Amino acid sequence: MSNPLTHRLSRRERQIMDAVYSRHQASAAQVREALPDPPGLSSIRKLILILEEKGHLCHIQEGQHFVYRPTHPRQAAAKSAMRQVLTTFFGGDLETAVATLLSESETELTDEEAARLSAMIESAKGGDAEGRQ
Amino acid sequence: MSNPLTHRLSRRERQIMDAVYSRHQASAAQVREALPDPPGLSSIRKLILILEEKGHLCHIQEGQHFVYRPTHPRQAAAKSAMRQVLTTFFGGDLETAVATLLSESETELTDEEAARLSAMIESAKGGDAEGRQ
DNA sequence: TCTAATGTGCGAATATATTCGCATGTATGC
DNA sequence: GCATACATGCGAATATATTCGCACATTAGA
Repeated sequence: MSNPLTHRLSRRERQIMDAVYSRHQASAAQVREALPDPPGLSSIRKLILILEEKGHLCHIQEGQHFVYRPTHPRQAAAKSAMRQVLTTFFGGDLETAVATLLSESETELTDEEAARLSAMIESAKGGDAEGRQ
Repeated sequence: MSNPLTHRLSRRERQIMDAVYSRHQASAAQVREALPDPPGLSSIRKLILILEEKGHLCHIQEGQHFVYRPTHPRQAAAKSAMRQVLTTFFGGDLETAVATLLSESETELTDEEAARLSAMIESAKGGDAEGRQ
């Protein structure tokens, strides 16, 4: 809805962007490995080229081959993606969203992480404790 | 990656599914209102029909028109979407993901919500991460 | 230098998605 | 009963995405 970057992408383009974001950066071959029902390398490169033209990816030469990176910073994209999920699937309900996130985790929290999260929750707490649900 | 349901959808199909999930259910006209650069109603219905054929949507008659609902329960889809974001953009890093989620919220937390979240974090620590939902 | 190996660029075929127009059905009011 | 308003269903045109094959550049080693 609100994320023009993601919402204009086609199926394959989105898969490629996900693969690159997931690895921070990736070569064409690495992208291919990450894709379901991967097409030939030519096809991957073509899509990558299109994504570069559209401004979603850029490349740097690394040794003999190119390595591709997202143009849009990972952190910003993460925020967008999170907001999108929060809106679409949780109707903005932060509590349920966090609960789901916690239940989805495969790793457990360390004491330090838990403490930092609790601090964050404290500061996210509004001033008025009344009149709102 | 891991979510075959979402990952096979085309751009418009995904937009429509998002719109329906966001509203829990929707008529063709409501879907249209929710779409960016909305095409005609005929087009919307065609896409919806395809999504029904693919098994992603079903409809019930409500008064004079159809209302469409996701076949896959919203809660399960929410989990999938969350897992997807966690993996792709946070590399499974739960703390950063939760922090981002908290920072994305437009509303502040009530004392009660904060208390419940803290409790969830406590139980996600070391033990199993059983939220509610 | 020559050859093989590896990588990118791009045109063009093919598949898929997207759009619309029109046929059809049903309820409502005259 | 009949016309109007509004809904769905579907065929077919169009646009877009996806794929591949082949040309070309560069590097490494014989």
